[in-house]
Amino acid sequence: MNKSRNSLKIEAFNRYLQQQDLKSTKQRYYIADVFFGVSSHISLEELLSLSRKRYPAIGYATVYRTMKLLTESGLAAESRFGEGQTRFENVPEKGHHDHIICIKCSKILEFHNEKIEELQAETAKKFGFKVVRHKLELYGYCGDCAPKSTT
Amino acid sequence: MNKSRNSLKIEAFNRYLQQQDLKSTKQRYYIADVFFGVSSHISLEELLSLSRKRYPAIGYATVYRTMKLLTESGLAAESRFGEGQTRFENVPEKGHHDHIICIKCSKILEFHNEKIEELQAETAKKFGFKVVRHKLELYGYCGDCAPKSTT
DNA sequence: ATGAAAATGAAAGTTGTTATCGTTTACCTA
DNA sequence: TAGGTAAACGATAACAACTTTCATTTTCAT
Repeated sequence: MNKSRNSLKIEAFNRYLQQQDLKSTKQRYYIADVFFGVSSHISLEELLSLSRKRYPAIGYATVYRTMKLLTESGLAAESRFGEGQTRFENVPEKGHHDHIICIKCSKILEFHNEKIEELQAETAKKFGFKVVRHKLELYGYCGDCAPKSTT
Repeated sequence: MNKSRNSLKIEAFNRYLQQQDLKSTKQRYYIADVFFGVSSHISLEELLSLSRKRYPAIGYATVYRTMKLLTESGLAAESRFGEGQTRFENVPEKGHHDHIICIKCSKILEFHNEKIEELQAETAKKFGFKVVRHKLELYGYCGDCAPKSTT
């Protein structure tokens, strides 16, 4: 019962491909399946190497293009923390969330705070802005990495 | 009375250079002066071309290195909105602020909301995190660019 | 003024992303 | 089920932004 966990998302992806008159290929299937199977925030390189375990001939460009499709379909979301490469995460059905990142061990947690969202919208309104999306990232030390976890 | 506006920051920069046993050069002076003189969110390319108006021989690498120093000294801050290049902004004496960006015309406004900051710290605490910095960016449409500013 | 250490500018090297191109594959139609 | 065509593939070239290298120039404490 390993496959069934992602099957709903895979189906959604296939539906998207059909809608857009795109083709279902083995590569797309394996990449999507790998992606849906990992917990979070994976880079293209990582995705490529995991996908190749299932289908060795996959090329970087295909992973790149497939992730673009997944992002367009709304099933994946890009995130760029600090520097380096773009990472991708599953878009949770539950809705939007923000990130809290440990600057020591790079642990990434997700959270959602409705009150903050409200204040954001409110603040934007003051400037005559209509917010369509936002990015909130908290950087700091997690419990394990705190500089002084004094008694 | 044009120069005096930046002189405090220039002095702070020179102080930083001394502290670090680094040298004061014409290039560093002109780049810093140009940077402190612009309102906000300038890219390296822009900074290079402005600096060259005052000192034509300046090279890209020097601007790059000088901005790195200014960032390390705490007088400048990097910001990466959406894609493309890193931009730099003056670090305001008033303290931290966040950004609200128009996705149509790229206008960038700054704001600060104490309540949001508090909620962030509070949220982080729940996860055992100690926040040292954060990034909050609101993307949307400004008053001028709103899709439908209906009556 | 002098010389050691640091800074500079030009250009090469990196890194991560995107486009190109000839070959292969999916999938509609008969 | 075979055939044709548009789409997708993989390899690799091209790009863009950033960073480093290196020979030469400059700063600054004698």
